[in-house]
Amino acid sequence: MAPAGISLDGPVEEIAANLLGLRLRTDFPPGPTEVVISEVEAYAGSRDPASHAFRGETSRNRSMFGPQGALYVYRAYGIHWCMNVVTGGVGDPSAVLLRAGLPTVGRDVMVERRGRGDNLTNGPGNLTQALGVTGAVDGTSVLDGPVRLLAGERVEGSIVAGPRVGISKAIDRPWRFVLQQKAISSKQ
DNA sequence: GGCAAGATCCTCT
DNA sequence: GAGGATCTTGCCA
Repeated sequence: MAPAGISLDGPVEEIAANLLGLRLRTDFPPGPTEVVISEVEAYAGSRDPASHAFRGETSRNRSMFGPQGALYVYRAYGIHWCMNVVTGGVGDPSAVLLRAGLPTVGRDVMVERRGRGDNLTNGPGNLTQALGVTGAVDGTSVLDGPVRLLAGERVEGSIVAGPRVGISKAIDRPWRFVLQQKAISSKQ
């Protein structure tokens, strides 16, 4: 099961808030990268009209119906990759969209991947690009895969909930969670 | 087979 | 602040 400090059990919105402050590590060439998760959104699968899984399983969202801890990576607007952590387990396609992070390891690698030094991990598409995440890792586990959540010390901060962005359905649910830190500025 | 939608980002004005 | 870029998938005729 999940390592100590990483909980994927319970309501997806609760899990989403619990993911804030955890570290996410990738190890793709040209080097490892790591961020502290600072912004997420919860999607409650078949109970959430805004979720890709609301209308049932398709070839695109199949990973969402996979085991708990699986990565669901999809292409948005034909340009960007966005990644989710599946929380519900088989048959319950709840997932948490990782929207932003704070670079802690491999910042130079992120700059190289992004081709710029600002807005490195500010937004779902930017985050995946900086970490080297693509559809190639769709379906792999964040507990034991090339993209993984690290147990250990959690970065503390106050959690602010608000409405999700970029969606047209169920926009009233305050399932977007942002980690507000005093030590690290929101500006990179 | 064709059309429309989509959990975004960047550049230009 | 606003609009364009870009492409995969699902739905419908």
